[in-house]
Amino acid sequence: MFRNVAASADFPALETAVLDFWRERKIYEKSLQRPAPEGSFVFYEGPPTANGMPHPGHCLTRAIKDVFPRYRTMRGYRCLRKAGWDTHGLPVEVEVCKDLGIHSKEEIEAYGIEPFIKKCQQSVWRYMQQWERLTERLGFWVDLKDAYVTYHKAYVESVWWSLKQLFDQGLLYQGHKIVWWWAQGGTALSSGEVGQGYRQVADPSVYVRFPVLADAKAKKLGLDAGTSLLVWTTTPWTLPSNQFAAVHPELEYVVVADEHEGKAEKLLIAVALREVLAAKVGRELNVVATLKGSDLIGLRYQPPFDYYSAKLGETTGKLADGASEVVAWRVVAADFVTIDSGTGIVHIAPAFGEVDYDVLQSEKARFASHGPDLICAVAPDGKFTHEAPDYQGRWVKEADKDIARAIREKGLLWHREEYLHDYPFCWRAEQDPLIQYPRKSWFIRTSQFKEDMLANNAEINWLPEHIRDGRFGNFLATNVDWALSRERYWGTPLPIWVCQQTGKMEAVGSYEELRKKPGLKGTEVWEAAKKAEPSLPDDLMVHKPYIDEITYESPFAKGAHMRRVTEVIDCWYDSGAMPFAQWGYPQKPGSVEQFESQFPADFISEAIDQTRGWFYSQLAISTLLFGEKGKTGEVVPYPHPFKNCIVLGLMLGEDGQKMSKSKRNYREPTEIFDKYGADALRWYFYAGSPPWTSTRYSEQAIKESIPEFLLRLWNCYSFFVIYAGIDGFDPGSHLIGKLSELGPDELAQAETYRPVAKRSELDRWVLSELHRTTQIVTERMDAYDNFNACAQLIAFVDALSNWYVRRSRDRFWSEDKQDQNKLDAYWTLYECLLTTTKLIAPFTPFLAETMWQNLAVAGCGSHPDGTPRTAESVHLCDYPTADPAVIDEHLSAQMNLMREVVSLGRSARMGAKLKVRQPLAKVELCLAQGTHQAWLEQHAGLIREELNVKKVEFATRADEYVAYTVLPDLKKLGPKLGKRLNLVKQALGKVNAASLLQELETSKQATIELADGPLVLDADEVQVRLQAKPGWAAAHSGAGVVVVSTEVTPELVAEGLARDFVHSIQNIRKDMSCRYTDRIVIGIVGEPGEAVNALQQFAEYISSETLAIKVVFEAIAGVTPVEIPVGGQTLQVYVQVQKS
RNA sequence: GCGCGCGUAGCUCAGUUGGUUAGAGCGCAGCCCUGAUAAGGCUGAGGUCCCAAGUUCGAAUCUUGGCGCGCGCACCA
Repeated sequence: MFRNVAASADFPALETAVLDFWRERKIYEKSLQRPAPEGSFVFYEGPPTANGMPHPGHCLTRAIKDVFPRYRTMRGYRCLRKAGWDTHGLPVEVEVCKDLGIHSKEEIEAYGIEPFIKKCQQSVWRYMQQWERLTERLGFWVDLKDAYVTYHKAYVESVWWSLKQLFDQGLLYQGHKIVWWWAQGGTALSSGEVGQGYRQVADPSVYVRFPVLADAKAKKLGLDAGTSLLVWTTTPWTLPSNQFAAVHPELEYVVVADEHEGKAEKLLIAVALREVLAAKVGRELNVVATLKGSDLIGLRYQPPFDYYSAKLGETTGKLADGASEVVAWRVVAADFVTIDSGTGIVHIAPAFGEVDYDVLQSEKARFASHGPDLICAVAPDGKFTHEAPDYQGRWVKEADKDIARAIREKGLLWHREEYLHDYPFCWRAEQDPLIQYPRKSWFIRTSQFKEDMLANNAEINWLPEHIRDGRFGNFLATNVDWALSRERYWGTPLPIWVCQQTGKMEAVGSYEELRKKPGLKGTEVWEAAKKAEPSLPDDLMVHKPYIDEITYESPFAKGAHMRRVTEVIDCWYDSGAMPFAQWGYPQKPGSVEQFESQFPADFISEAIDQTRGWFYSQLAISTLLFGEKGKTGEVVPYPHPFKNCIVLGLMLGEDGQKMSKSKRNYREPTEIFDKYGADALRWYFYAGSPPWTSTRYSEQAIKESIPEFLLRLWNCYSFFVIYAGIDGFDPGSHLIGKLSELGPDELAQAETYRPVAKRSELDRWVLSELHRTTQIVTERMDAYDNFNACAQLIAFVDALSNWYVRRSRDRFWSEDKQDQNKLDAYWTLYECLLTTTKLIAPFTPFLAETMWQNLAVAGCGSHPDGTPRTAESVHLCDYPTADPAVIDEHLSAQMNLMREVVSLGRSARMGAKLKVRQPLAKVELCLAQGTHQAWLEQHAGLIREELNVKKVEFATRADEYVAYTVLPDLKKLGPKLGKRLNLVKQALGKVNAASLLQELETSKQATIELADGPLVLDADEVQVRLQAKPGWAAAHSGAGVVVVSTEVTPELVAEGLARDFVHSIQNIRKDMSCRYTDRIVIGIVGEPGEAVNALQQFAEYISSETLAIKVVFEAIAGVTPVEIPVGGQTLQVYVQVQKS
């Protein structure tokens, strides 16, 4: 027997009970052990970092990650769900620094790397509990106990293995990179961190003369000795390190004459900026000569400081074509030069700008030998070196003023002003400006694999599709080599050891490999630490500082030692290596098999911010490492490492702004769970909008997902259980055979279960809808389209609740408990609920489980040993499959038409202000299409009931109140007629529609006269629109016109009064808190007249509607009467409850 | 500056071979039901589909150009 169902569902309470049930019965574990005839469905968990609190955006990600594995599992796939945690990186170090109250690398080193690393390792798990609790509470099934962790030894070694592959193939190299550098902290900052620290500041901005050298080139251009290039900079401190001046080859430049203080000089600037510059100094700058940017290339100049040029000014190198060229201080071409600001000539200090550095690189490339070297007068601490002796030891930003003064003294300062611009500061030490600075860095040669990555990307099924050629494709197309190394502490150590003598290097692929090296030293540092503190996690042995201590004999030079480079790697590499590193591939026993069976992933999902993050790191690593050929040579066809990827939109806070803790513009997930439940939140995510649209998080919308879907389904379920209890409908006692998932085949064992074809039309209809829903939901879910799957489920539950259950109520209420018609209704509704429970299981797993536990487990009882006769959890069931034989599109269309006609009828009544309680004589239907008229005629009873009318009539020729319009079927005629379509529209507007219709009906064709000749129209090339003529109580839609008769006879009025009275009695019953089985006696006292007559006439009707044993027309002793207005009269009404 | 996305009812959002009257939920107004009942249902009002031009017989939908918002990248010499 079913358990009683609480009238009002407390979803959060039900959910916690389900969680206990899942935990105790190990339902998730069992779901993984189900037979998997369809094979594996591979899912990769993009590792979140447990170093921050989870917020609603993470709930969306985790909800989407959950629904597809659950769905596929029910569809017969085995889907392992290994959790993972991203644990390395600067954010962790920052957290620890905050706790320690320190900032810089110096301070970290003073504190000690060893204790610092230990603190990092502990800090990683700061919010782990909240993450695990959230994950479980949301119902995200994932193997938390078997999670991969990026700092674990096996993981690190797997990353090492992959880096060794790259190194051995020459894909890992050392180079320079211009980074945003926090000089005081001695650290490069990631772009995200830099982005956080922009502030508007005023910097000194100087216009500096670079005097042109009067050589042959200058002469050829007609430039006098007194001519200068005019350059502009907002960072005067970079001038001592100047190496080139850049012009745009396509721009036009001019030599202008500038006369002031009695002197005349000539300046070279871009023509477009002449007036702007003239305005700055308030002088005329007259054009003396015009030159093209490309003409200027090679022109030499005197840099403002001679720290380098004094020695190297005349140094030349050999070009690839055999000619020779001075290494620096000449004009070069660069496309990035603009005329937005400045002078059109750009001062190039390759050490302090990325584009500047690129200029140097391309200059270097021109030389066969002895090209320009990088000039850099600044040390990593941001202070000038001895190479700029005037400023040695001074912080660059502070030296700006003195440098400007020096330039003025040298007579090179043309103009000086303050320049307001955004400049990045360190986000942790706000007073520290960042500088661009060259650092040695390790790179992965990804750009060499651009085409491969694009080819791989082309095969990925991105949802939404535009990611492939849009954001992600564009990103790949502009690929630059991956700057892998970080000069930090808490990260995967770069496994490269350098010969201290020769500088030659080799990569090490595992700790074991390292241990086998000859002359190994330094392992004792770890061993001692472990001995001193036995609880130290072994994972730390592969981390700084222990790993740095390990040296071995160099294979490159006798007696020399190999020592590790100091860097750790970008933690994005860690997560991108996850497809193989999660298994500890290839060192860990069993990992080879695991990796091979779980590669590539069928499905991953993260938010769009992972485009350049995890999506890229995975694709890049996989493409470089495995290409299209596997390691063993067999082909790993693209795409890999993932085939389908749902890219989630960003979730915004309630105010439409980015979610932020400080703004408090969102409700904490835990609050949502406690108030509305996880299913409500999940449903809101799945059904609210397609996952890739960025949406506002809305508590209101989460709340609304309850009545819209969850509660509506709950009401159907509760209705069923209530009446099954009353009628003793007990499937368990009818189903004597073997049971498991209670599909139609199992239900059919019951004697009272009739084949669908034998049941009533309403039953057949709802089962048809059920199977159609099943079909659409599986089709949509196979295509990773949860949104439209949910839309279909909403539509079905609406139909079930508002049409099937409502239209079937009298069958459930009928007295005869063994009435086959009634039993059909029970079996039908039972099947609908069981199937729906399975259909919703991946989406709202808690509600599904609650319903299953009652409908199936409790409903069918247990074996003698106490185990349930049915599957013990809905999540151990197969997903329903649609039976095409049950789907009846025709019936579906008919029922839709019926519902529409009824809706029109109600609309018509409303227009005439005739409430539904007042019976009316008749409605007339005039349908636009005759297809289903016969069927509707058969179901006139239902229409009568719904609309409370006595008679339904079908009018075929109703010119009296229907206006006909014949419209062309644009879809059919458009392509055929083109421009003539307008003529058809005109002609049809003028023609007599009724007679045209007549003609079409009889001969299936009609000829109309167009302005340019006759046209023959087929009957199916036009559509008829019906419109109610004014003056009638009518409503119309595409289906046709419904007219209600407004004439109310005395009998109809009397019946209406009786119904009004019933309505009042029902309210009294409710006020008296009657149970719905309570019987009553009604006493009516009133002046004789219309009202009393009506009630006497309909006494029997009143009794049956109000569960009255009898209706008497006298007072009932001991009962306080209630006054009820009926018609124009007030009656004294006595209601007495007969306790049963 | 470049790229990507978005712009539809008061609010949150749907809307694909371009097709006749653009939808849903909430909110609002009116009503119904009272044997699912601290629920449920019906009906209605509410729209320059951001603007402009173009393609087309026909544009919310396709193209181009604006405007606004979001995100990413670059730049800020």
